[in-house]
Amino acid sequence: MTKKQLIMEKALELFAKQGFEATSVQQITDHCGISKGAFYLSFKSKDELIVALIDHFMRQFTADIDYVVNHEQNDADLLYKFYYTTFQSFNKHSDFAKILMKEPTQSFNEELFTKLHNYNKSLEKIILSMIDRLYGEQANDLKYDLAFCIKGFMNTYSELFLLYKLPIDLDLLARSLVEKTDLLAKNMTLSFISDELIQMIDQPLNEERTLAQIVEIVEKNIEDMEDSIEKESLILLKQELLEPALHPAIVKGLLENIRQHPHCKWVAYLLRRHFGIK
Amino acid sequence: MTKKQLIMEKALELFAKQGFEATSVQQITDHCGISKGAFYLSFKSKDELIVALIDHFMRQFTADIDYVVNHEQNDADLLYKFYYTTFQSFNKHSDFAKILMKEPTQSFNEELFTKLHNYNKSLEKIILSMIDRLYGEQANDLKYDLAFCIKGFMNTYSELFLLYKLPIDLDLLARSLVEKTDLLAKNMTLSFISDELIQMIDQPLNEERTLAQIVEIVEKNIEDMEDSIEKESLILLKQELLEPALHPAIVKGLLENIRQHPHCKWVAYLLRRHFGIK
DNA sequence: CATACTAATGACTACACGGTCAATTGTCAA
DNA sequence: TTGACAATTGACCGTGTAGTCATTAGTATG
Repeated sequence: MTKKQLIMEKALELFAKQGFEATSVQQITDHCGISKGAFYLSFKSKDELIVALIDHFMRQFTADIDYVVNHEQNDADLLYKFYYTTFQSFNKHSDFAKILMKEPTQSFNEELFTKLHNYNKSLEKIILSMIDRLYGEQANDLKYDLAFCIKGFMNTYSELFLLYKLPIDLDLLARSLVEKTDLLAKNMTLSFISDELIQMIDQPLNEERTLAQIVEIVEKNIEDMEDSIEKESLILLKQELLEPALHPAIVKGLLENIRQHPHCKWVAYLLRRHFGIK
Repeated sequence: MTKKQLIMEKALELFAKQGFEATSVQQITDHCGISKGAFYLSFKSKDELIVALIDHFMRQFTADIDYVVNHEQNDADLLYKFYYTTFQSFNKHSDFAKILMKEPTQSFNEELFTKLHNYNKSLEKIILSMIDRLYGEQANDLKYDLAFCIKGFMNTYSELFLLYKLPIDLDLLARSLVEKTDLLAKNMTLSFISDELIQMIDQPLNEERTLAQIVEIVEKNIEDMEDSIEKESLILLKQELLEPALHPAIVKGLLENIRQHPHCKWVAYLLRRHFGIK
C-alpha cells in the first residue's frame, strides 16, 4: 500500500467520526503512525486530501452503478440490481457514505461543490436512463420526479445503517424499494419537476470532457499502477484513444480487463462512455 | 429586539452559509456590529448559541406541524396541509432548514445529537399519527415505511429550493407529494421497517443495557425458539455472556448463525454491540 | 567504506480560535 | 455636576491549527 493510500484510509475513518473541519492533520498523521512532514510529501494540503477522497470513492461508486445498470439484460431485475448494488456499496464504504450524506456541502469551496454536483448529475443521468428504459414514454413527464423519489429513498433508507449501524437485510430492502418505485412509475399523474426546473439547476455547471482531458486522466492512472494485465490494457486503450484502430470487440475486452481493478473503475466508466460501449 | 435575538438572527445567516464550525464568534459579532465581550453577555458560549437556535426553530416547526395535523378536520385535506405547511415553513426559515439538512449531526456533542434525535422522533410521531388516522389498519405493517418515504420526499424535494434557491409552486408540490404518498399507502405490500428495527434505532440513545438485562432478553428469546442450530448458538452465546471463554472468531461465528433468524435480529444486534463485534 | 541521493522527521512559524476581564463608556438618580 | 452602577469594549491569554524546512535516517551505488 502506498503512503497516499494509507493516509486516505486512515483519514477517512477520522473524517467519518468527526467531519472534515474537526479533524486535524496532526490527528491524521498520528493515526497513520507517520510524521506531519510525511503527510505533506503525499498531499499538498488538507484540501487536496479531501478532494482525493471524494474523487476516489465517487468514481468507484458511479462506475459500479453504471456498470450494473448497463449490463443487466433483464428489465425485471434492473431496479432490484440497482438498489441492491447501491446499498451494498454504501454499506461497504460506509465511512465515506456517512461523510457524503452529512457534510455541509455548501460550506465547501467552489471547486468541491461543483465536483459533488457533477457526480450527483452523473448519478441522476444513470437513474434517468434506467427510468427511460423501464418505463419509457409512459413516464416521460414524470421521469424527473421519479428520479427524485429514487434519490429520496436512497437517502432516507441509507440513514438506517449509516447513522445507527443496524444489520440490514439488503435483499428485502431492495425488493421493497423496487415495489415502491414501480408503484409510483405506473400510477403517478402529477409532475412537479419539469425540464425547465432541471435546466435552471444545471445552468451554471455544464461540462463535457474533451478527448484531451480523458487522455490525461488515463495517463495519470497508468502512472499509479503496478505492472499487470490491467496496466497493459490501459496502455492499449490510451493508444486507441489517440488513434482508433482496434475492433470494438477488442476494445470491449480491454475494458472488461480493467473493470474490476479498484483504481480503474472511474477510467473504465469514462472510456465506456467515450467509445460508446455498454 | 433584544441583543439575544439580534445575535441569533445574524449568526443564523452566517451558519447557513458556512456551517457551525467554520463560523467564528468574531465573525458573528462583526456582523452584529457589537464587540466580542457583548456576545458573552448574552450567551455563555458558542455552543449555547447553537443550542438556542436549534431549540427556537425546532420548537416552532414541530408546533406548527403538530397544530396543522391536529386541527385539520377534513381527512381529504390532511396530507396536503401537512406538506404545504412543512415546505412553507422550510421556505420561511430556509437558513435554518439548510443547517438542519446538511450539518453533520454525528460530529456534534452528545447533548445536541440527542436533542436533534428527539425532535426527529417528535416529527416521526406526528407523521405516524397522521398515517394512522388516514390509513389505519390498512397500512399498519407499512406505517414506518410510509413515514420514511414521507421524510424522504421532504428531504429530497426541499433541496430544490434550499440548495438552488428556485421559485417553487408550493401548491403543486404539495399535491404531487400527496398523490405519491397516497399511492404508496394504498398499494404497498412489502414492509421493510419493522417495530423491531425502530426499537433498535431508539436503543443506543437510552442507557446502555446491563449484562443482566441482556442475559434476560437472551433467555426469553431462547424460550420462544424451537430446537435448532440457532437455538444452540444462542445458548452458547448466553454462557459466553456469563463466563467469557470462547475465541472471538467462535463468538462471531455463533452470531452469524443467528443473524438471519427472524426472531433473533434484535438479540443478535444487542450481542454484537456487547461483544464489540461488527 | 564512502558517496549521493531520497524519505522522513518534528520543532518551528504565523495565525485564528474561543473565551476572559480590567478598563472604558453610558445612564440616571441625587 | 457628581457619583454609583450597569453596559460594553477590545487587548489579551492559552490553545490548537495548517503548513514549512533545516536536519537526520535510511538506502542504493560505485
